[in-house]
Amino acid sequence: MHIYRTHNCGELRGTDCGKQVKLSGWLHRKRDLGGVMFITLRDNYGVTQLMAAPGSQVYSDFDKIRVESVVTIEGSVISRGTNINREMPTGEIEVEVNTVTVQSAADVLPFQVADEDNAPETSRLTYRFLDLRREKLHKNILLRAKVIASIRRRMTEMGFNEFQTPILTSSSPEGARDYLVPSRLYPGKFYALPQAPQQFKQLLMVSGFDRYFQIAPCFRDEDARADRSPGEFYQLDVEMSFATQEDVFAHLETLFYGLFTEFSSWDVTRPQFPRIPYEEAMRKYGVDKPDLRYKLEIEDVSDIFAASDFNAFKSIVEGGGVVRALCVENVADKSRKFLKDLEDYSRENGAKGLASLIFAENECKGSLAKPLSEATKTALRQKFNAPDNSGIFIVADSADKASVILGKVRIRLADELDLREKNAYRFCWIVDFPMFEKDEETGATQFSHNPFSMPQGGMEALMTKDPLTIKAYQYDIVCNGIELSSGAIRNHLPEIMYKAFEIAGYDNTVVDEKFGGMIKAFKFGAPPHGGIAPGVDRIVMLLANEPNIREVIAFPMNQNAQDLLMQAPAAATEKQLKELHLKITE
RNA sequence: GGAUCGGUAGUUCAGUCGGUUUAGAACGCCGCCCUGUCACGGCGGAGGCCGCGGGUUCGAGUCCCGUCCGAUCCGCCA
Repeated sequence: MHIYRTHNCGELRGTDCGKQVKLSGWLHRKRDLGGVMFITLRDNYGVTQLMAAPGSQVYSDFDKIRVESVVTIEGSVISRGTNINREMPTGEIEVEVNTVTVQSAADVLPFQVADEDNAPETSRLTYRFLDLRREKLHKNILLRAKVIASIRRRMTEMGFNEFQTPILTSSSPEGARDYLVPSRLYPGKFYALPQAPQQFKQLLMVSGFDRYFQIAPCFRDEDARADRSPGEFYQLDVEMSFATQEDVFAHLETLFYGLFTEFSSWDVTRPQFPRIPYEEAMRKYGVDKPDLRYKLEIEDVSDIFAASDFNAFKSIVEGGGVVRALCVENVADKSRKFLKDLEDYSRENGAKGLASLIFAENECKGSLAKPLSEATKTALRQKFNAPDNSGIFIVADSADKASVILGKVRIRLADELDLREKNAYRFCWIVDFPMFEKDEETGATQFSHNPFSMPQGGMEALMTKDPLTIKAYQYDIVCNGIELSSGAIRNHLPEIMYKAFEIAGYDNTVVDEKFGGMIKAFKFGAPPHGGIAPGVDRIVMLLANEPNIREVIAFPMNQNAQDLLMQAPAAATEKQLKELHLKITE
């Protein structure tokens, strides 16, 4: 007999009755009834009930063993008779224990493992190995493993090859703050951890590998959010040669539809996913990552107010501003506080105010009920085809601000009124991002996304058009209001690259310096190529239906980028510092 | 860097308008009882610098100021 186990803890069934078995695992719970004791034993595979018979040696043995200790037991499988537990896969049987051996005793726990109570996050991170034993987190991490295995299989089946790229590399010129690693051999010089393997994957395309993917670690020294782990995260990094934007979309839609239907019973957007131009997304939803589980689209009502005698808004339209609005149902019975909170929220987000018009059954309420003429109210109501008890919320401002503010109101209304479609993953592509934008402070033209994207219209567009009107082959994929990734068809032509940088205010030497490796490669025959890099952590978050990214990462850092279990970051020794030619100041 | 919310037993929380003796409950821990439990049940016990520092007050867990810690958001994230 194996020294630890003949079966795992999720395995035994009624048909195993009579067998002598050995099990190993964690002591999950004890139920001591005085004469007889029931113990549940847990491992990765499940839970099995053990029974210590009245007056037996093992009864007093178990009495002394604390929960979460690791034990090996030997005993015989017996039927539970009339006491079958239908909730447990192993519920038909129990193991009558003959001997129990403690492999490792557990101290008193800082929080309960068997109870999924909400232990404080700090303790959960400090004792992450205990938290990972708990059912929910354990399942999430196993889900992550399965999702990644499925991604690898699906990508390989679609003809992609998996590559590894360097972790110690050079600092990338734009984007997030880098993590630097001091060089021992070269005093004063540093490696940087990659923010993404962007240039390497493009170089692999130039090397003729045609289709690349990698579950790639990415390192960015930026502050955390609920859906953004500080320090490091994983991307499904993808790149394709001789591919158009539509080719990238088709492959990713196949992947995402397959992946999400494999791991969830929720309804998933069928390919093709909707494609929404950036400008339209900003106008209709006020964000570039719309949650399509609810409609609530923002409409422009400038013309209605231009034709009205309501001077406050009329003058804004005449001054070049806009009036925009959204219409939401079933708000007539909401309290005054509801409206006030919504207006305060708008002001916090930069609005001068949030006007409202509410169509209760017999009367019109809201801040615009009195000042507006009947004709204007009717026009607004017709615009939205607004039913009884619905309300229209209105912002008058510049075109940029009005929709953005209403976009926030839109999300808040969805939260408060529970408007989101249940059990659904709603995907879309956001396309046609602008190539350049104006810096709010300096007025200078700068890249709005990344400098690697191909401008739509190519060189001709760069030479002839107003840079601020040029769009890029740059796209995002969004699911349920979460941005999973940006991607682009890349600029593989050095002369267009130089020109694009010139427009953004950099001369050729800057390009040669910053992107030396890549620009050199592009001068020796580069295929047109493009790709994308969806966040693996966020994909698992969506599939596990978790609101926080730490729930799908085995060993996450806290919000302040500390690893409470491993005590990182930590001080370096004098010897280490000396070897690295570093001196700590202050 | 900024904003909001929070910090009371190992853990989750309650603690009223600032005033009733010794700051409570549940889970956990320790002890006793209990022969069919499924989060077993019952009885008893230990466990608290009410995050820390200052202030207001006859009196502060409660109010004020500062500070530290945590979560969430803004900035930041090519």
